[in-house]
Amino acid sequence: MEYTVQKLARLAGVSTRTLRYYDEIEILKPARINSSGYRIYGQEEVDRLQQILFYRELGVSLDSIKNIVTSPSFEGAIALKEHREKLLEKRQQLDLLIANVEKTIALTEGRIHMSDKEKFEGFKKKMVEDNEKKYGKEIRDKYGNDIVDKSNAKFMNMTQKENEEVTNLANEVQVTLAKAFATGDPASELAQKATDLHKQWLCYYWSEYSKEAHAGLAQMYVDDERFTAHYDKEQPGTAEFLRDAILIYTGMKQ
Amino acid sequence: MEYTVQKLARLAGVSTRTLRYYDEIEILKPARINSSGYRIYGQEEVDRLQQILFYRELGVSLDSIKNIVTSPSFEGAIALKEHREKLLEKRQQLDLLIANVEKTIALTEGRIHMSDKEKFEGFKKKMVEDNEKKYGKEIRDKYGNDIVDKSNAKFMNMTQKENEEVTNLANEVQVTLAKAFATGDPASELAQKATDLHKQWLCYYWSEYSKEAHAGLAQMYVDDERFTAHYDKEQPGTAEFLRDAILIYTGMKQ
DNA sequence: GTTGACCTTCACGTTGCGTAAAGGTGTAAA
DNA sequence: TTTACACCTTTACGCAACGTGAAGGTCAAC
Repeated sequence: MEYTVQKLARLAGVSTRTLRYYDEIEILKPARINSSGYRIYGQEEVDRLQQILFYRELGVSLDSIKNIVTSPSFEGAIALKEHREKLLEKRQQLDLLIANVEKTIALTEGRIHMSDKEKFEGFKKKMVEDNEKKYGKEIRDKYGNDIVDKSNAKFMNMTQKENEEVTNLANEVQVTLAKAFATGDPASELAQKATDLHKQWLCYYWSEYSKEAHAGLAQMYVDDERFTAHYDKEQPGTAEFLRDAILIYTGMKQ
Repeated sequence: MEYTVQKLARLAGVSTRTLRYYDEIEILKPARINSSGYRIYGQEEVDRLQQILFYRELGVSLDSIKNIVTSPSFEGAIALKEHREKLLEKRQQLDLLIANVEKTIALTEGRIHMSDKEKFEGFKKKMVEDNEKKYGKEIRDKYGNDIVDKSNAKFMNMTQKENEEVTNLANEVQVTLAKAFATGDPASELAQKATDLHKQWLCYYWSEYSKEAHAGLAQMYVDDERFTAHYDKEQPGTAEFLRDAILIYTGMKQ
């Protein structure tokens, strides 16, 4: 049985372009060229194409396939094992990516609600969520679901006026914190004042304030690069400074 | 603070080419061009680049990033969710690929040992392995580990003479099977003779023959495309025909 | 004035084809 | 016999996200 490009292409389920390309890169040459310059493939080429497509499905590059199908089988095995390693690495990276994307979606989701409500800064809602995750159960156990839901509802339904107030307060925190940072001492009076303002600001979002939650948030400022970036925008190190100040403020650090 | 390409590139850990490319595709234009035609970036561009790199790390395409960083945040959220879907799909595919690659490695590994032993056809060892997997425990329970290990060892250490014998037998199977296939009846005398030859051939590899294992192998000939391809090479349908013949031979089908 | 480190704009290479464009071939119907 | 139509050929640009020169201008220091 002999095949022209299109016939072989249909048989194998690939495009004619693909076959010409495989000819070009010398991975699958036709058995012969007829008098009109047509490519003619035979049984051997069919088998070889099947092999090629098999490895292609495994995600092996054509260059590697070339080695596999032209070399003794043990070279093919080595190539395949290398390929497996690559795939496993790829999967690890992918898992990491997915985790990060999901984290970011949570964050962005918050940002949307906020832009509906006249653009708070983007990371606030995540704070509530994280707080809920970390201390939610404890607080719910202590005070019941009602009060906690009301607190979250409060956040979602802030009035315009409250929004202005909270924005001003946030600015005050920033300014005071910047000044305090210049002192270099998170235990300084200024730093503790900044921390107190931060607590007030927080209380706009949290119906229940707890030192533990406050301290937990502080640690998150340092752990999560997106929060860190926000606080370190003007002065690198500010996020860490704020954390230390909060730890002192909450008595978590002497 | 103002930056030239290289300064910004160093700050952000990317190449200058990347920055020029981002300029070209209008995803990050410099704040201004100085009198010598140099690109000058400002704080705003630094922030934007940070954002771009953040999404890039998530594996988002530059085209999508363009939408994300230039559109209101909710569009970014949609893009991110789509991206997450893509990633999840990718992971599924990847898992499938890995499984297949591993299957093939097992197969190829067999082929290596064989080419060391004067080239058996590649799929035989996999048979032993699969048989071991499916019936190994049963056989080991029945006859003890010793005899089974010896059986496998036998396969790995076939003599040259045995190899010739088995190759001839394999040819006989093929020829007889082809003739039998022409009759169209897997219960025909010829088909049953082919099956008997197949059993003899098998016994070169299996120290213990069982009807169940034989029938299991027959099903695998149909289920695994690589085996199917081997038997269907000359006449499509042969693998299935052989399976039916074996099922009848082993009494698994009346 | 001359290094040397910087900057600029082309422009080709990478992977695996898709998609024309421009033209020759083979066969069956009008 | 012409004509239509399906097939074949080569050539070549396009895709993503840059890497890697090449050829040439700029800037500060020695």
